[in-house]
Amino acid sequence: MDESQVIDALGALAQETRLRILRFLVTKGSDGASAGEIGEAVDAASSRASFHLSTLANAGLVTAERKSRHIIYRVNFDAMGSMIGYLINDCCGNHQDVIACCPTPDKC
Amino acid sequence: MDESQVIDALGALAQETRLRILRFLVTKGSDGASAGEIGEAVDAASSRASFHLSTLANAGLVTAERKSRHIIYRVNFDAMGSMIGYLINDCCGNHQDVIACCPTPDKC
DNA sequence: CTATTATTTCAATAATACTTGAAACGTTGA
DNA sequence: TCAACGTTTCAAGTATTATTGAAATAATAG
Repeated sequence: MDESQVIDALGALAQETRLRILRFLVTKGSDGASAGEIGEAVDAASSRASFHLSTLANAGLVTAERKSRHIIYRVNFDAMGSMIGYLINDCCGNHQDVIACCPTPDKC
Repeated sequence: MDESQVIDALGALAQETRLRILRFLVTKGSDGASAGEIGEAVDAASSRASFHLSTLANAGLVTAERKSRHIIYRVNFDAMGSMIGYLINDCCGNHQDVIACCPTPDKC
């Protein structure tokens, strides 16, 4: 993941509705959720949800798959991991205070 | 670190000049660097560098300390760690594909 | 084929953010 | 105190992004 991809991904997450969408999709795991369900969950009109979902999809953070009338969105955990990995490795040079937060939910 | 703080931090990093500034400051470690040195390093006019530095400082990602005529900026590694920890823990629920990227520079 | 449901696209408006250069501020040395 | 230096603040113009509701597309059931 290069610099401009990371900027796209960070920008995609730096917005209340989209961060909520991502968190909601995380709870759905591999089942994913449709745009309508997502919009309801984050209290957004369908056109707004669609707009933000396409921003997230363009940044590679979610995937979209049509299932009959619905389009199922899922978190792309790989992309999230790549983005976070860039922050930890390339950006912060694996600084101790940064990696200390990794798999320890209590501190972070 | 709560949701709105994370959004501020993500938004602060989602910009080319500011991401470069942060990466430059990481290489400087605890020595830090002055606004002028930073502006030169990232090829930005001093007023632009100052503007972006205050955005980063407001988000808590850098600290500022006056040393005679200069103001020395440093990365706040703790804040970076908190932000990344939020992404890994609260946001991604410690999903395996995400934490896989943690301290392994080769993958991320 | 038509009606229905789910979703996206579009245009207009509003809000936010970036850049630039000039002016103002704070600190230090003479 | 004055002049010089480093830094920040400000205002104006430009660009990007968010929101809304309406219209358009896509898929399916009857």
